[in-house]
Amino acid sequence: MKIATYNVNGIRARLPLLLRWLEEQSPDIVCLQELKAPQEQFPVTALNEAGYGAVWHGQKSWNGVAILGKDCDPVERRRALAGDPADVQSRYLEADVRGIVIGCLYLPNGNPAPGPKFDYKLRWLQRLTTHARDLLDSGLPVVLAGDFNVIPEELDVYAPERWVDDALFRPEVRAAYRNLLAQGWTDTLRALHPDARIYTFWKYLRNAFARDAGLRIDHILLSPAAARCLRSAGVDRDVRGWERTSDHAPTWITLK
DNA sequence: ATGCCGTGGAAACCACGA
Repeated sequence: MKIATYNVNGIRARLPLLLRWLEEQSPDIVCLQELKAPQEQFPVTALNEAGYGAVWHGQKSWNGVAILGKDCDPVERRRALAGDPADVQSRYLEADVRGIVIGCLYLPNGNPAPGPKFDYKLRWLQRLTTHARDLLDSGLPVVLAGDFNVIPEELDVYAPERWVDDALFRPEVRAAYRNLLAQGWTDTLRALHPDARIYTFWKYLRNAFARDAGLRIDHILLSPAAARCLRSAGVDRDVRGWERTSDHAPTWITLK
């Protein structure tokens, strides 16, 4: 069972590349972020023809998350986090897929920090942590996957000193991420590769990918019931080098 | 490290990303 997360940075612009990647890697479950498309413009027909069922939560211009299942239809459980009825940004989607609870998330960027966007990010992290506690208490196998917009440690960024004031690396954000993990979640890539520099994002600017000036901000977390089945984890780094690519690369795990 | 690239939407530029 291969489970992946991929911030596509615009699913309409990225569709040919997404279909190529699905064909090559054949992941069983995929979490997508940054659809940047309204609900009715999600390319469900093309994905169905590629063999994937889908649930999605679109939004005009920004955000947007989706969950794909190979040869199956994910069953939606929730499409927002509790705790702020006024929050209209489509950043969380949860579904049952092949006996696993899949939480697909696109955490707010939070820049500039400090400021209202940073405050929204911290509140969103708190709402996620509250919901994650409920998921753990269910005892079900759960995957929390997506673009967390959190650089957990210095090892996860090419030049830590340049990011100390950035909303992705600020102490409050890293502490909130550690606090989430402390509930009992496994950061899969780091668990299996404790000392490796493995990035999931490279800016489009200044030839960042060629210089390997990257960040690790896309994460796949497992509840204890799911972590027992963890076998491997990696990043499809080559996809970042394709023509008309996203600034993120697909990140994945395999479960037995 | 300053938005240099990329996407979307509105309007021939701007918001936003990380």
